[in-house]
Parts: sequence; C-alpha cells; structure tokens
Amino acid sequence: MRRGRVTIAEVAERAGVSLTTVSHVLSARRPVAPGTRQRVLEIIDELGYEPDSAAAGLAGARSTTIALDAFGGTSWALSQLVEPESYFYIGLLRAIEAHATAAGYDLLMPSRPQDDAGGYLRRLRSRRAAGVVVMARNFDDPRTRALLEAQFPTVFVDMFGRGPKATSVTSDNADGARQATEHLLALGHRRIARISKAADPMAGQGRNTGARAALSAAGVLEDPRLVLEAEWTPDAAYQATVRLLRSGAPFTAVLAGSDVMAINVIAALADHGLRVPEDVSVVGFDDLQLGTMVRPTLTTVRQDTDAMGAAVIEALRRILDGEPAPEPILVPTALVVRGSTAAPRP
Amino acid sequence: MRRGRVTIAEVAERAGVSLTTVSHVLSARRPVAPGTRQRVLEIIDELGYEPDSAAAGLAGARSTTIALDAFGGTSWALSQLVEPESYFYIGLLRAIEAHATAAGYDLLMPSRPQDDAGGYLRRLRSRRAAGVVVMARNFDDPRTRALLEAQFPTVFVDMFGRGPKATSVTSDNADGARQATEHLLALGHRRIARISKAADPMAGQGRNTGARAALSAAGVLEDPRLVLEAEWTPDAAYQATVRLLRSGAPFTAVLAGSDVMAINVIAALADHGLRVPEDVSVVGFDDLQLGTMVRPTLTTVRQDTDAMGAAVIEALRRILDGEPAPEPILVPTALVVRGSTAAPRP
DNA sequence: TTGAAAGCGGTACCAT
DNA sequence: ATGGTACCGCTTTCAA
Repeated sequence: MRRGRVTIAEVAERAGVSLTTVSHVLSARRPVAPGTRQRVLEIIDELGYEPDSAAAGLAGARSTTIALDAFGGTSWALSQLVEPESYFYIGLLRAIEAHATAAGYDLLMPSRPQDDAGGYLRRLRSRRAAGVVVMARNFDDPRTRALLEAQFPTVFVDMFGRGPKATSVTSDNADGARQATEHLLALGHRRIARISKAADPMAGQGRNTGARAALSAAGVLEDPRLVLEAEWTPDAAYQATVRLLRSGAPFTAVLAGSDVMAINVIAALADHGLRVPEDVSVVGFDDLQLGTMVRPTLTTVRQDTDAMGAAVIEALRRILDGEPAPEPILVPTALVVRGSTAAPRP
Repeated sequence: MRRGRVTIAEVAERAGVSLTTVSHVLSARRPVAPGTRQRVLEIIDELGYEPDSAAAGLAGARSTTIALDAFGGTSWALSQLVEPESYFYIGLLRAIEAHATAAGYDLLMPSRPQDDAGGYLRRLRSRRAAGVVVMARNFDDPRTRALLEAQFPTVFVDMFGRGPKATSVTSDNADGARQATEHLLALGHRRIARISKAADPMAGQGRNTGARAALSAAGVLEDPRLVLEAEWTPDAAYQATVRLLRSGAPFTAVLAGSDVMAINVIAALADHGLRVPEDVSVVGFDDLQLGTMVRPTLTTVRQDTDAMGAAVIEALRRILDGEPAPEPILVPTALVVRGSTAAPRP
C-alpha cells in the first residue's frame, strides 16, 4: 500500500544505491561519484521527493530555522503588527524575511503565547531553532537575559544586546534626528517641539540625543515646554500635540518620533485650525510609504530596512558558522524632504 | 551525559512508570489511573518537559498545524503585507491568528518560494499541515485547484471556494457597498463616481454590484465616465482620480474600493484644489485605523475581521473533525460615518 | 491499567 | 566512494 510520502528509501531503491548515499547527495556532506549523484537527482525529481525536515531534525541535522520574535505582545509578532504604530516593523520583518530565505534559512514565528524565560528557551530548542532574531521595544524582558545567559545565537534588532553569541542591529537614530533638526534649523526654525518616547532605549533616546545635539550646536536653547513625552501610538501623539497647544508655548515646528506619530500630530494641528507646513512644520521618522499618501506629504528620516535586514541575517550567519559575534551594527539613516516642512512665517 | 532536552523517557523513569504511560497522560488517548496521572504531571512540571512536536509528528500524531497562505506574492504572505494596499489583510491575519491559537492550532507561514501545484501540496504534507487557510486576490492560481482536487482541508478567505473539504469566508461586500451608496444618496448625491477594481471576483465585483444596485434602486442613471477601473494600489487610485478629473464629467462623490484607495483619492483631489468633504465626498472600504488618523477622517464600510477570523477557524475545525464542510460564509459589513462625507454643494 | 517493541524518515558513525 | 546500522523522541499496536 502506497503511503502519501515519498521517502529516501524509495529513492534509494529506485536508484539502486544505499539510503546512505541518497542522504549524502542531498546534504553534500561527503563526496558522491558524479554518475551516482546524477542518477539519484533524477529519481528524486521524477518521484517528487521532498525531504521531511522534522525527521531530519530529529536525526540531528543542522537546523536552518531561525525564530523571529517580538517580545511585548500577548501572542506572536503578528498581533502587534496590526497596530499602525508597528507599520515600520512590517517593513523590517519583510526585509529580514527576504534576506533569510535568500540565505537558505527558514523562518519560524512562534505562535503560542510566550511564557517565562526558561520555557521560552526550551521551546526554542524544542523547535530546533538554530538562532533567533528579536525585534523589541520591551527591553527588560527576562527572555532577553535568558538568551544572553544561555549564549543562544541571537541578533537583536532596534534594541541593544551583546554577548559571545549575540549582537544587535539598529538604525543610526541619533544621526537621523540630527539631520532632521538641522533641516528645520536651516529653514529658519528656532522653536522646535519634540513629541516622542524619549524614554525608550534605542529609538527614543537616540533620536532625542541627536536632536538635542543639533540644537545645542546651533546655540538654540531648549524650552522644556516643547519637549513632550508620548507613547508611539497614534492617540498618544495626538494627545501630546493637544497638550503642547494648550501649554501656550510658541513653536513653529515639531519633530515627531515616527511617521505615524507625525500624521497624528498633523491631524491634531488641523483640528485646531493650524495648517502644515504654512503654520507649523512637521518631520516624521521611518519613511513609511504612508508618508507619500497623505497631504501634505511627510518630510521624514528614512530607515533603511533592507540594509537592516541584510545586516541581521549576515550577523546571524556568522554566529551560526562559529565566527565571533560581530560588533553591534549601526545602519545609516537619511533625511527625505517632502511637503510637511517649510520656512516659518516671518 | 546530560543532553539539553528533557525527554519522555526521563519523565517516565523519574515517575517510575513506562514511557507508554507518560505518552498517554499527555495525549489522553487512553485512560490512566488518577494517581499515576498526577505523579507524571508533577514530574513533567518539575523537569520542565516540553514535547518535541517534530518527533510526535514523525511518529504519527495528529497534526494541529494550520498553514496560512496568500498566493500571488513572490514569497510568503509577509512580503505582500508590507504594501499599504494590504494593510487590511494584516488585521485579518491577526484575527485568524488569535482564533487559531485560542483553538489550539499552531500557525505555519510557509517561507520558501511557492512552487507548482504538485510541489505545493507535497510541501504542505511534508510539513504536516492539517489544513490550510488561503487568503488571496489571485484566483486562478493552480494551487487553488490542486487543493480542491486533492480534497485538502481548506478555508478560502476573501475569495470563493467550495468542495467536500473546502469552503470560504467573505465579507458581505455587496451589502457594504449598498449601504455606502445609500448613505451618499441620502445626503443628496446623484453623481457618484466609483474607483475600484471591479474586475476582481469577490471584493471587487461584490462592491460594484452592491453600489450599482443601490443606484438603480434610487433611479439614478449611471454615467460610464464615472466608473473607473483601478488596481488596489495607492498609485492606481491616485491616477484614476486624475483621469476622472480630466474627463470633465461632473461628480460630487467618490466610492473608493478601499480605505487606502480613498486616502489617495483624497490626496489627488487635494492636489487639484478640491476639498473633502466640502467639494467632494469620499467613502472608503475596510475601516482601517488609518481612517481615523487622516484629516478628514474617513467615512467607510467596516469589515469585521474578528468575525471573519472566527468563522475561518470554526469552519476549518469542523472540516478537520470530519464534519461536512460548511456552506460558504458571508460576514456582515457596516457603514461607519465619519468626516469625509457631507451633503453636496447646493 | 500498564508495558514492550516496532516503527516514523533521516543522519552520522563505523566499516568496507 | 559506498553500505550498514544505531539511534533521535514519540505514538501506537499488541500483550499482559
């Protein structure tokens, strides 16, 4: 009785070689005579043989699976991506996916609710993940420490992490914010508000630092009323803008923490009768395609998701190949000038 | 030498029972004495035992893995979701994920490039997928037919499909479009343009049909110049709006095929000096959160992604449990009135 | 109610 | 260059 699956044994029989040989033409882990190899390959093609990765894993094959995680949600990454404030991560995820598959890795997105640190590691091993890519905004998650302590091959994205088998990839947030700020300064703005989550380690702090550096380099004194702390969400950005307006502190430009925040800053300004860029200039961060769809189009700082994805996979490949984990990588950012910025009213 | 994994054998030894028994307390496929059961469970907890699903699958356990696919892209679903025109699908995906995990299923998103129909099915079996959920805009994909012919348990979302082991879940697109059109008619609009991909089987045709029905029910004659065909992309919507404006045909409202299209219709109108809703009313479709972020906020038709996700998983569960596949399911839609619609200028 | 043993589809070590 | 075979961790008859 013919079962559904074609097995390596069938291939071996039809090719008149041993099961061992078939295994080796697939894995190329030891030389096989060209003729034999050729014949086996033909049979494989003819039978439509497909290796059973589960069985291979069980038997001890080297895993090519990379787990992709984003701590902080209730379930897997997808749950979080649905929120507009995570649209940037979708692009990043896509870049990671593209480079991972190009490098021959399979991607695994754990679906069951994450548990404690120990359970998390066990599950990773249980699923035979060779390494893990962690995208996070939640930095003090115990799982982060668990990965580091266990020396599990890890690349952190958009957050810092370093260990013998771990490194991180982040955008040059500070430089991006610096460029954005200098752009506003060059246009003649001096009263520049900032609405962002400066408390967040990488993206928040970095952007905050860059903006502040540019301001002080230009000799502009900071008005504390212009520095607003807000979560990354649309609502928070909107509310922070309302607070800014109510404070009565004069301002001619706003540096938003992200494109999504910028769009909501603009919405709040519009709801209060202020036009962008005529009355106020607004700069975002990320360069989502969304920024070209809205009116005015968004001046923003581009994060190079493709370069980030490439760096992530390259770093992980090295770690998995036994090379020492590379130093944390900083990916350049670039200012993109569009329609939401202009010179302030004289 | 202690290996990393805790195996069922260790649990058995520590509990003083056979390996078989442990297996059965886990699978509950045969009765186990309460006392024994209790003890085994304790040991499992103490050792932090985690079953190896790969091994279980190999040995013939019933799979609880559901594959999630979206034909049409170059790689897996994620690649397509990055485009704004797919933002709706992200929400849908999230709902499916939530209901799938709640029902105890694991989700698998195939990552390697899809191949021919035969290879696709083989891979599904090779990965031990119990069933598959297909979200698609590409209807004549050979894999669709392959799934149907092989009677592989399948639920199609946002597209039609029917077989002994297959059914489909879609929004009531026609009714949604009808509601949107009646809303515009009630406001006093008579010259209503439509910009959508009416050629697409479910979402396109359905919405088109509903709109047309409402118009003819109101005795409004259709001006063919007001019916524009456009892809779902931001660019296409923008260009179609430009064509509409250039045609010189008068209109006071636009029914867009989706929220993303609506946003770009509004952008195009703005670029031509027309304001929404003062000069033109615009209605979207989907009810993305995005619609509350832009100004004006978007009047739209809500698709109930949560209900869709629930229906998908429930249908699949039935099929997997051996019940006959349910009839195709139509999920109700609802009009959401916001700021992009108003009475036409007198 | 519980055990023992035969695989599931591969890989890798040890031979030849 | 190629075979033989002992597992990998678990499920499932078949027996007791």
